[in-house]
Amino acid sequence: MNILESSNLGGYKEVINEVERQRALMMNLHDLVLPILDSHSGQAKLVQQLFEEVFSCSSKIISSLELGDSSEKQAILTKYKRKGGENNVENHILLEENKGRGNKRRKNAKHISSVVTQAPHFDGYQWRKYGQKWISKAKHSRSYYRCAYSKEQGCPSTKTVQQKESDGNGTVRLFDVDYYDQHICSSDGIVHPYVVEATHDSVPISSQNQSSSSMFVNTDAHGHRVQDESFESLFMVPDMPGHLTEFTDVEMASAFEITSMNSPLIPEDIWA
DNA sequence: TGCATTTGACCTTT
DNA sequence: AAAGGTCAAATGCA
Repeated sequence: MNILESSNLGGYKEVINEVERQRALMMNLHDLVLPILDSHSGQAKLVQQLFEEVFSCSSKIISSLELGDSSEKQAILTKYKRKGGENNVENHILLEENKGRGNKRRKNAKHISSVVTQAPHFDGYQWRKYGQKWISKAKHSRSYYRCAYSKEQGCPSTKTVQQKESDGNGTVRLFDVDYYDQHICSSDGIVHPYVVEATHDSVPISSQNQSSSSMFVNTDAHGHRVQDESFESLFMVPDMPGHLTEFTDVEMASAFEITSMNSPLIPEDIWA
């Protein structure tokens, strides 16, 4: 049965979640594939263009579904209320949304998606860290982030990032990223693009809503192209406001660290 | 000096 | 009571 045609309350939500998960997986794939290619080759440009189109498509799908989702849910809520609904529909929705998830409490926060990634910070949004906790029995601490526009625009979106325990081969560091509550901040409020060009071996995506023409172009405040060997410059636009940067240099290095590129400057226990 | 991050304390939920 | 989430004072940095 077509999920969009069903009256199932979770229908739109599931589709949105899946599309968002798809986006996150595409980001991972992007980060893995691009470094392999010669950044100046036509092949790399073609791959880059394909990624841009995929992201553009998923953005449109999410936008459409979010509109449909909110209006649909509102209509169903109204319908239940008119019926007198002794059952609390909103609670029912919340219960449905929390079903099948092992998370402990999250005050009124709706779990959106979970992602396992090497690049927990390049998800297209700007975040501000507001806490860090050691979780019992976990090897690594969990960091808590909220949308950088939570204050300005009241965006409720938050996420948690926790490094996964090593699978034993030690080649790649993976992070569990959980997202809560949809962003309501407008893209106009986000300074784009916080995306940089791959100078040689990595091309991270960090902006979800950027226009295709601006993707992966790294320029300075005067529009000049910038190429810098330093790690920070590889992943941060030079004039990026400090309050919108998310990870420290060490965390960034850790997130992208691959065994063959290990730097002795990065302490092993930074996440421990 | 202002802003972001860190971190211990407090709050909420199970 | 324990565990996880959030707050807010302290700290660090530009």
